[in-house]
Amino acid sequence: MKVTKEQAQQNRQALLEAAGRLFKKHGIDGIGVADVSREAGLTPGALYKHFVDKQDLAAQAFSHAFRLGFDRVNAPRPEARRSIDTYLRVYLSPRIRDDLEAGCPLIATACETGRQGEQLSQSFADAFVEFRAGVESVLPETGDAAQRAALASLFVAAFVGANAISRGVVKADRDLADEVLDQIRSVLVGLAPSPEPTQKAPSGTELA
Amino acid sequence: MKVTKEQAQQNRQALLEAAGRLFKKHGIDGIGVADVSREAGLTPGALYKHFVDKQDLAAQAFSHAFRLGFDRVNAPRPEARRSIDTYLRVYLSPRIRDDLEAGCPLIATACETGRQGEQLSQSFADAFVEFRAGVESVLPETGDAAQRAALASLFVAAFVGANAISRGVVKADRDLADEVLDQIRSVLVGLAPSPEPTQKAPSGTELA
DNA sequence: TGTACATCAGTGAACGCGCGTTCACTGATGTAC
DNA sequence: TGTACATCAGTGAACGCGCGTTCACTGATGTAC
Repeated sequence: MKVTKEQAQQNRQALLEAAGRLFKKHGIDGIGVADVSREAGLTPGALYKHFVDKQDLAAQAFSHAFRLGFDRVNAPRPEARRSIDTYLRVYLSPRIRDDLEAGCPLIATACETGRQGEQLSQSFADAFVEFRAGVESVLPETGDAAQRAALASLFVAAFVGANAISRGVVKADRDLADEVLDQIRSVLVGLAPSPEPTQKAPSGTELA
Repeated sequence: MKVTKEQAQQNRQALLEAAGRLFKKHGIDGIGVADVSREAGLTPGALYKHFVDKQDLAAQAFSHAFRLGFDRVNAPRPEARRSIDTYLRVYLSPRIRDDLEAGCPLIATACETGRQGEQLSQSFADAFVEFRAGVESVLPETGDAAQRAALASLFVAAFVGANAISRGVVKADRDLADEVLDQIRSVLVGLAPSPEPTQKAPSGTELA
């Protein structure tokens, strides 16, 4: 049956959010459109009234989830800018490793993007550039601009790689999985010492 | 028809090598057992006389490919030890990013290991520990042992993350993909300066 | 405001396809005598 | 050494299953008059 325009928009949002959560958790190839539409309270047929195919859904869900998380951190209170320590605490923790659903789609989806289509690659590239700029903006202002940008790229790659490795070994050796995260965090802390190391960073700050 | 014991062993090796190549190239979930057995010149039924299931094949093929590559680099000529620059040149290059089939299964498979079973996780963990030790052994001997081990973990994570990101964005923006590799290489070079920077590293040295 | 009807979001069964795995069968191998 | 036969690596068709996608149909919505 037909449905209110407003209801249709809500359904579309529900599909985007269900897809964002499930794709982060199980991977794009790890979950079916039937599961996504069921999670959103709809049937597969409805999904294809909103998105041309699964790739389209994945790309739009990725952008949607990234924007939500990124804006939640950056836009509302630019005065309480998160520090690099917050990034390290959030993205190199067993919690994110064990529950990628809760985290940034960039970290969760990075590894499988290369096997998807160009549409998702574009969404991913846009998000990467924005995320890297966010990291760069909280790095100490030492060295020239090119060096800071390069360091930011390393940080993002370290987040992605550390989570991939930690997730890869955790089923066989949980201690090793935790150790890797700790090691990488400790090295990165040394690369970007807080400008005012005596000032206490606000704890509990959540990131995208 | 039955076949010589020796022939059966050769067929088993052919299956392991075909699986190693195809799993690195397309991912474990991206290629079927029919393709693997065809690449080895056999039929799917034969594959199941050698391996209990696809997971078993994946884990054994991973270990096989890693051992071959690792020993080819380390065992034969310990006097011509590869330098950290060689690692950086090999694992942070467009060539490896575009042709993961040619590279180390650790880099190629890291990202999807978390979604596979415990058997592959164990193979992956063993390989990671060994690979990390290989990196650590060519790092300059500054700082204490724990710091060197941590730095080695960061290097491996950077290899994995840089390739994942570069592969993720390359379909949309090849320049960005190359830039990320260059940036990360430049930062890592700074973290591990060669002990004798004037000595020319032997070019063309291949790694696992 | 009331009525007739075109629109279209959503349904859910069905489609074709490729997957991992199984199994009855084949026939050369390699062993027992 | 020669012969009879049990073994078993390999074949290839078949199985059940879940996938992404399609489509004829439904019926409330929202518009035209």
